[in-house]
Amino acid sequence: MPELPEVETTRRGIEPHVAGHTITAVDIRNPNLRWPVPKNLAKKLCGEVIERVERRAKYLLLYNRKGCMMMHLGMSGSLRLAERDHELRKHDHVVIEFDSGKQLRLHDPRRFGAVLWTDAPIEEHALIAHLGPEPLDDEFTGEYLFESCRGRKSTIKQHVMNGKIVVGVGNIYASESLFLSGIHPKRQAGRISAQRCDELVDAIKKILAESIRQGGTTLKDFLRENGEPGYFKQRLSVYDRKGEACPACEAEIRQIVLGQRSTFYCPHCQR
DNA sequence: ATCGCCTCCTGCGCGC
DNA sequence: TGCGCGCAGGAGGCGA
Repeated sequence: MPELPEVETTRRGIEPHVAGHTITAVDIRNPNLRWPVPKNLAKKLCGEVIERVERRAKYLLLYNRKGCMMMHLGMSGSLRLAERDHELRKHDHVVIEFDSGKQLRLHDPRRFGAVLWTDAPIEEHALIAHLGPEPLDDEFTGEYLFESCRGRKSTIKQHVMNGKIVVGVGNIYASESLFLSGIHPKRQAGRISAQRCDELVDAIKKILAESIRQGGTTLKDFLRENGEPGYFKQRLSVYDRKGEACPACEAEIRQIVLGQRSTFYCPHCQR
């Protein structure tokens, strides 16, 4: 159930094993992901070198000279590197084999993930074209967030989770960033001051960067490409901590639902 | 344009 | 122990 830090951790993990290597085989074991895995994927990939592995939002982008394979991990997806003769697991839906003998395996029990192919410039792809800025890029500023909030009726939490505003801030890090910046998750986006937008943007950048440093958050089943968990879970202040004491003031952390998503906050620290 | 709700799917933990 | 229920890290698509 990866958010940006988990996807970036995966990107960094697979890149050295994938970039510069030639794909020798593609096995689509189950094409029924969020969208059907394209039937011609093997034709586009086999015999070609993956030149680089990039990330835009939560999409992993594997480029060869003909175009780009886009992968999304959805809620339950993960990529694992394994030796060719290593036994496949249930829910290993797409297996990509390299000349090194290593396989890149997309494991995704809920199948909300995706594997797609595009020949066109990636920024023109329908799933990418209308996305907001990367949260860790310099163009994501407090001023930008403040402007994006003008006139918005939705809650600030749903606003920062909206990919058209800013990408990569998922359910865990939205709660955590709002805690760190002292903003109540239910506050209307349009009613937040410019200064507090600055603080929220700082918090988002800080939390995401620190989580990437820790290899992401393993809540229950996210594992990185080498099978290791991420270590940011122990750094979470409020997420999944209903009833526990706030690390800042000892008040009891509350859980509410916003936009069908669980939301955690401290009723004393967040206004 | 914006917002809120539904949906896709499997697995797990909980209460009875 | 078994069963039914609710919930889970995403996000496109729909109708209002």
